[in-house]
Amino acid sequence: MTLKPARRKRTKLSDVIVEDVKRSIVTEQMKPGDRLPNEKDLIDLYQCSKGTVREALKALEVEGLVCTRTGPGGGAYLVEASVEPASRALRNFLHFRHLDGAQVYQLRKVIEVELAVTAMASLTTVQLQALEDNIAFCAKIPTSESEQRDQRIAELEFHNILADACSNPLLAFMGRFLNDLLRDLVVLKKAYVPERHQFGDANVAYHRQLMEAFRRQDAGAVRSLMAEHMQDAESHMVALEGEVAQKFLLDFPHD
Amino acid sequence: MTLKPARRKRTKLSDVIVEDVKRSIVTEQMKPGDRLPNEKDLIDLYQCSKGTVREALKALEVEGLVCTRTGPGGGAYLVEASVEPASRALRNFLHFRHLDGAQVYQLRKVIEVELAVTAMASLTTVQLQALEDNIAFCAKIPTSESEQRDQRIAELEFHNILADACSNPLLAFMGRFLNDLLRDLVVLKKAYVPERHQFGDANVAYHRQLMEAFRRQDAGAVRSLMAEHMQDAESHMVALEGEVAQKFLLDFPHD
DNA sequence: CGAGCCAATTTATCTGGATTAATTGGATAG
DNA sequence: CTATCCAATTAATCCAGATAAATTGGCTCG
Repeated sequence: MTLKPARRKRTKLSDVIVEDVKRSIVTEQMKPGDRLPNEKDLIDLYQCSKGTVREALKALEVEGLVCTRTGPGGGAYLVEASVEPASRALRNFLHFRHLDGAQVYQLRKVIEVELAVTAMASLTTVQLQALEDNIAFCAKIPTSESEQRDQRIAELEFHNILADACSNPLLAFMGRFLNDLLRDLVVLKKAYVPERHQFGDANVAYHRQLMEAFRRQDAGAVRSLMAEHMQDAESHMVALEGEVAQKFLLDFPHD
Repeated sequence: MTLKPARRKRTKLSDVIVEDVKRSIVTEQMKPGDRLPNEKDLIDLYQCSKGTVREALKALEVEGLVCTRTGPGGGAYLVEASVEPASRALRNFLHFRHLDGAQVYQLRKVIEVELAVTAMASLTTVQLQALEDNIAFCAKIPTSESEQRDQRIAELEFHNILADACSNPLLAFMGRFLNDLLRDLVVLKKAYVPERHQFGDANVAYHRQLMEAFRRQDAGAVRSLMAEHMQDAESHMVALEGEVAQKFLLDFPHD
């Protein structure tokens, strides 16, 4: 048998552009907010065609490194480092399409505890205020069913604020990812039953207690409160899923 | 100020193709291993140009849903669901470029424990054998320094096998992701010091004890063994990073 | 001066074809 | 019969330009 001729993979021109931009980011030659050269200039720079530059910018956009706008003064700008695009990309991952609440909570129960304790150490007054505001919004007497629903979803935002405050980017990413995943489960899979809105009161109560523990810098209290909060939330989630499943069975009894 | 005219985003043709393929996956009209129509047929089907089909297939490839091969009989094939592409994409995420061992282990310490306990419940004899083989390879007396290094890296494979055995895809993904991340730290950042290879012996010892606990289906033992194993591994990792940093300081004293 | 229209700028998407590369099966030479 | 080469198939990459859409700033008209 003849040896395979060591496939020399042609390096894509668009990848060269992507790598150059990334290098300029890690070497801090460019900072968030800086504008990249526009299409025409990049074409001149790399001596390539429009499509090639476009492919490079598209790749950078998908990775959440730049955002582009049309119009005069538009173009591609470096965006702040953020964990959001990674979370978005992962949530679209088809392999996760059959996850249920129990599976998400198996992770969330351990992640959120770590997260809360870590975030506590570096919470700024701005972040503490954001947490207070979130609680105020969620605790308000709702004036409509849609607001009620918004409040339920906003409860997750409390945990997102903590994630953003966390000094460990990996933990921050995991926290946000799980929150977003849960939000998808609630919103898209209709795991929301207005009659069970009172569950929200329990969540808000936990959030209030956590706030106090944060202000006291009481890691032990944060740990046990969050653990209890998650345990509670899991029970509600699983119960809701059961009701929703039941409802579907009633809706479509003849499969 | 005039209201913005509710930007109607033109639907991309390539996205339509991508969505169609994804739909055919979730509705199980196509299964892993099935071959997609080739470029020309897709062009005829969607009445579009080469570039458009190409963009769609590229997107599907990046998401790890299809793989393509050239040549007769080649083309785009649906691949088995796997968490690998997601892990690969995430590892390239620039936001994680400054992670250190301690940050990875903060998560790993809790994830691996959950993972091991969950995987234990569904370990097949094939997987148990794979674990045994892995231990045998790692415990062998190395005949060269490169083999020594390979053994050190193979120790992570023990944990990857557990991840693949785990019934919770989210947990499986996290486990593999952290293992791969750690492997990057060891391989790319050269956090490997041959003189410290004896750390591997401790790892193998833990793996052996875990095997016994798996066979006994002793969840309590698995939990405490894995917790101890991770705690130990973290100490070694942090120590190694210190030595490597020291080495770099000596190599490049005049910055 | 102000509201609204228009033109310039710039990206977004698609096109259709050119060239290159990888793979495979069959043809051919020894 | 075997090893080697060649031709057909198919994707990979790139190109150059056409058309559409979004944004902004200036211009016009009342």
